[in-house]
Amino acid sequence: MSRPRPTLAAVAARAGVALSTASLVYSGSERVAPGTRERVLGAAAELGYGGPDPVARSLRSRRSGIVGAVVGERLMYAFRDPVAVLLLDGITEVLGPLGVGLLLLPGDRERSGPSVAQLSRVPLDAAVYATCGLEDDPALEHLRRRGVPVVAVEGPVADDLVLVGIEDRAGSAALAEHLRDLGHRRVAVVAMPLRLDGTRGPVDAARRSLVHYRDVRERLLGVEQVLGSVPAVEAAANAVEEGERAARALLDRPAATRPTAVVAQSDLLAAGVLRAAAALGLAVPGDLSVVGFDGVDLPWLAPAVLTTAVQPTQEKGRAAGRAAAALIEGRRPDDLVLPVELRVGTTTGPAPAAR
Amino acid sequence: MSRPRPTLAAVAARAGVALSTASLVYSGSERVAPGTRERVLGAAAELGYGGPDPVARSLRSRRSGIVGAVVGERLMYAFRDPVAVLLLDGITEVLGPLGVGLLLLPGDRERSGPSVAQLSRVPLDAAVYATCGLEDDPALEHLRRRGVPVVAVEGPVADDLVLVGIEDRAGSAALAEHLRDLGHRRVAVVAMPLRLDGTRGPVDAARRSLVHYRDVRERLLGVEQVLGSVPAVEAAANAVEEGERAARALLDRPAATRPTAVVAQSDLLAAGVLRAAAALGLAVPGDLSVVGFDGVDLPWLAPAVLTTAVQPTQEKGRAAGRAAAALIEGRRPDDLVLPVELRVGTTTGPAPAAR
DNA sequence: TTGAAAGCGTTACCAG
DNA sequence: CTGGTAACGCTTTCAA
Repeated sequence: MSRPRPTLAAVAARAGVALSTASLVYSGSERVAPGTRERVLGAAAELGYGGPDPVARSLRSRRSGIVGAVVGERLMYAFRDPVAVLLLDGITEVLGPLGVGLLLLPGDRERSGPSVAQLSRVPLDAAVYATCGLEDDPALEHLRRRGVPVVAVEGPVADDLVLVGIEDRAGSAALAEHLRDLGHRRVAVVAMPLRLDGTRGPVDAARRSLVHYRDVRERLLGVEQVLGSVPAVEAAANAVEEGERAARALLDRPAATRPTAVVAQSDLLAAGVLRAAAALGLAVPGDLSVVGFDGVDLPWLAPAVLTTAVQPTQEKGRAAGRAAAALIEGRRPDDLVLPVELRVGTTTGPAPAAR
Repeated sequence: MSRPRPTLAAVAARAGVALSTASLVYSGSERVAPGTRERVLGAAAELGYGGPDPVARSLRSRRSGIVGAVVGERLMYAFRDPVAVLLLDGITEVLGPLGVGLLLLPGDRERSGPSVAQLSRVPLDAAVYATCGLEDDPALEHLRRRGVPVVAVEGPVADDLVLVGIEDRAGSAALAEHLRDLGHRRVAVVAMPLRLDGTRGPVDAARRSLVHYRDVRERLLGVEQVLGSVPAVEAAANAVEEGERAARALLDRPAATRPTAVVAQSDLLAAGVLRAAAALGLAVPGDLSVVGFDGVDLPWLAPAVLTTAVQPTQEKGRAAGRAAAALIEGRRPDDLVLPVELRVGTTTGPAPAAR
């Protein structure tokens, strides 16, 4: 429908300068006479030239200006989690001004990550595992072979991966201590998915050995470090409904055996626990204390203020962005673990028996 | 830190075949002897070759396999809107299996869209204006010059744009009729931002002439078509808090002058209106009826069910994805307007005076 | 079925 | 400051 776009060569010809000179104009070089520059730009305008072709530029400069974000789930699930959104926001905040774009690499129902076929067609300077476990991921193997450096948010420690994480264990331990100090002895955990296979229900040792995510594992360990072994129920997704479902399984029993406190591994799950409590007629924190993790803004919980461990999610994203930028420049940044902070809200109180 | 990646030429040399033959192997051609294929693949494995370089491939094939998603705001704001997320989900659902990736092109605080500098470095086969007005957008001009075809979701009708939209006007009219039939005469509108400049407050004629978004304009017209001119308050963002804020301005007055119904232009804003009503002690629908638009899933509104116009958001995304795919192949798909459906919930009832 | 050669549009280098 | 020329890594005719 349209004839071929003009090339830089055409512009140079029209301006009566060499191709290399015209290129200099677009690379913003100082060493080109103002008159020449104007002539080139004028010719470009006349021809409707839109600037150098990014693909050709990438081929020469060995840099595509694109970082992949491996998301693991379909967007409609992954982005329901404010943590994921804030994380990507932080990444783009850093990468955008550097002229680096973020390419979404979502999984689908079957796969917790992008297909290799999809990955292999895309020019990546680096990849960030944003909301996706990466143990035995075929996509990771492919990236390695391609020589694409990888930033793993909440990922495992590995030689060829840059880790950006938070103090999951310490944060969870602080929450557990808070509950212990309030006199809670029957505490249960509502866990985020250990891996993306749709499993929900009580977590036994076998299931636990399959855990794919650093944050899930560490948050569990943090609680156990303080309270010893506690029963845990896994949610099939990090979502309010799933938290509610898991909490019902935990709470729908006589007061004598019911937990007096629930540690949800995320604020989203905690919101579900609060809904379950309300549905079962349990007062919070009178009958039940609830804590979350993340410190995300859930305005519709008001007037309740969730007791939680606040993580610097956006800063984590920025750090991941900076790490990716460093890798692109050939540097190898250090692993980074950011602190979390205990925030005591209105959803925790003394254990019922202790009142 | 690492020696240069092996190229296809190196693989071919090692396998003792010509470069072009090796290329054939990777393009999945049938016309290569099984033995030869194995030899090439073997050599590739030995060399740790990860497949053809996508950039070089793109240069030859004149196709990058990347579609840009123009988002307009920072992700943390844009993705708070479930409509935006579902839209992108629908797009990736179609594009992913086609081997086409989605690149995020968010704006920042200052700009309602990506900078031209950013845009010009990225290889795009097409762009989708997902959640972003595009009247007098410099980025759009740049895309035109580059010859990048554009799909405009809820965008204006234009010759060089493919429009994918919904029946905004008819949907709003249906909602207005519903309210009119319930006896409401004092109706007010809480509008989504007319453009992204942080403005909030009453909408006058001057402000209204600045409207950037097709859906905002059409939804306003739909209401007026049924009820005539109605007062409208603009929210600074499509978010719950903003809806609440706008509603307070509208509702915090004596019952005699207070609207008996509020038409929010989105479910998110409607949720805010419901919160404001609760805060002001107004019963819904006893004292006030509230309608939204979109039909998004806001589980925390339960047990209330919002009266709203349900749009096929994900299908709209899929349609946008299909349109982009068609444009990449050089076809020019028709504009598409999808239907919306009135859903009567529990937030609307007879006007107080009419009871 | 395989091989040779011609680009794709640009940048980087080296002369002048 | 400007001009020539050689890559960048691959796909795609066209012959053999």
